[in-house]
Amino acid sequence: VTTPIATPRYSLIAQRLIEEIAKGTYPVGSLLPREPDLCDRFGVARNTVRQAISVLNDMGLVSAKRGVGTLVRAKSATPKYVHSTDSITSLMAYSHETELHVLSSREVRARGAVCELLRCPAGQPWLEIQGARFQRKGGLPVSSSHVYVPLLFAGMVAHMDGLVGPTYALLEKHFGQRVVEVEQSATVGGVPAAEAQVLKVKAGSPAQHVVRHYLGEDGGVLMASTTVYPAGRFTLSLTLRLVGKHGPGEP
Amino acid sequence: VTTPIATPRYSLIAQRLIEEIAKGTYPVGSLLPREPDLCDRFGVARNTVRQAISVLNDMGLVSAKRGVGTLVRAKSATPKYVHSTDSITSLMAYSHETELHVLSSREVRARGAVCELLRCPAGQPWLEIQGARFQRKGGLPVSSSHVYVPLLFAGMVAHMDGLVGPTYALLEKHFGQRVVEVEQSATVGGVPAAEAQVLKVKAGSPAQHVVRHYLGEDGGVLMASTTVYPAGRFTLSLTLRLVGKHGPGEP
DNA sequence: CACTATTTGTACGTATGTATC
DNA sequence: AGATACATACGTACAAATAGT
Repeated sequence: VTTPIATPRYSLIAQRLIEEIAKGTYPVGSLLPREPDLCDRFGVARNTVRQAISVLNDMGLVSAKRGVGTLVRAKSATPKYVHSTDSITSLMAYSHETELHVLSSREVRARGAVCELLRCPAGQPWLEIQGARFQRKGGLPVSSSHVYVPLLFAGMVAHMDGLVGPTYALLEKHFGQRVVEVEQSATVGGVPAAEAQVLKVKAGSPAQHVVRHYLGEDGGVLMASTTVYPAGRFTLSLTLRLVGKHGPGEP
Repeated sequence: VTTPIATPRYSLIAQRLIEEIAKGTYPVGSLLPREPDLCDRFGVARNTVRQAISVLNDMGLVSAKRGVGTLVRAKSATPKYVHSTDSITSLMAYSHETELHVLSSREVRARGAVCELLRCPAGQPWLEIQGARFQRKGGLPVSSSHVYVPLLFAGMVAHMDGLVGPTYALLEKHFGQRVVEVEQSATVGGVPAAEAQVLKVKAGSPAQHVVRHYLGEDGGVLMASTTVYPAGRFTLSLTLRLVGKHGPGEP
């Protein structure tokens, strides 16, 4: 016996509240009516009202605080695009297929451009590691990088040579440092003379210059790197997906 | 009655279930015990068990289906990195600060490379729009693009000239087409002769080549574009943030 | 500072609806 | 048709955080 589709009451209430927030009935920064009041208004149990509010909460429209009330935080749901893979690895195409070779490492004191890169005061000591990534042993290198880590993590070097996979993972594995944010910016430029030999291209030939910052919980720079990818050996690819109702999917 | 414990019971239960799923007690693809059974096991009301399961559901570990059970979908929470801004605009630095000038548009039938770009069978008709983006009127162009849209959306052209902001937004605004996914890939190459004049650089000088696909709900290509950014006029930047506990934030 | 009122959070218990097998 | 299992909804009670008296 089929009954006409009935949308749940909490869903209807949620919808209604969303509209009213959008309309400005409950402006951003104000409080929603108390839960018991909403119960009275909609003629439902408190549980149901709470379920509705939970929907708004998940959308980021409101946030409730015990003893205070339910604060309206946004006028409408801001769509978010999500990087669909489960790690930052795929930021760099092939990064999981390439092997890192450490060429050299040395202690440096930040100054000038390095200072700016590492976002630290001049004179601070860091470990600079130069390396190259190869797709196959003996093949042409895909990239040449300079990686900077605080001296505290100098032990990383021991695990870096021959590494397959992203460098930042070592921070978590060996030092328990969680990378919470990654900033990446890419520009086009010529291959610097210093890298030309390693990459086996002519100095000045076109290349992708990528700078990455790996930030920790407190926003501090856990690691930074500058990488040069000669033309033709690398594609910077990315897929973003709009998050909405996450479909149940098919088992 | 309730005991004065620091962490809520549903949270403890959730934690426990997460561990057991990770440990393999409940393998991926199997069903969690029935809710009443979990109630018995943990000695709590069904409501509480449901709250715990809801936590796992939000993490994407399980998905419940009425009449069936609660399916285990993943062994552990896969960390997701989220593009922190609310629109794809910021994929292209400055894109909201630049103005689009339409240079020409014409109907084309896909073949060869275009066919591959648009992921359609040969012979299918599309509208090809050539344009350039300027940061300020009279200044040097930042980029030169070829945008492809299905003939159905040919009306877009009318709204494109002088457009400030992302092109894909027009699809939603005028045709109700929601862009659900964006793929972007960037490589380094020389400026094609055809674009050199528009961009006012020498043909063959280094440039960023960016290909973008804008996909709809059904995965179909709603729009595609190829863009050339001469060196020095553009930075491809991106910030990804690990999503975890979504902090309440300060009002 | 202690106390109290307010407001959301947690938890219990029960009943009924609805999709699936 | 019937059993199963999750979904929705009602009602109650107490805990905990907050803000003010």
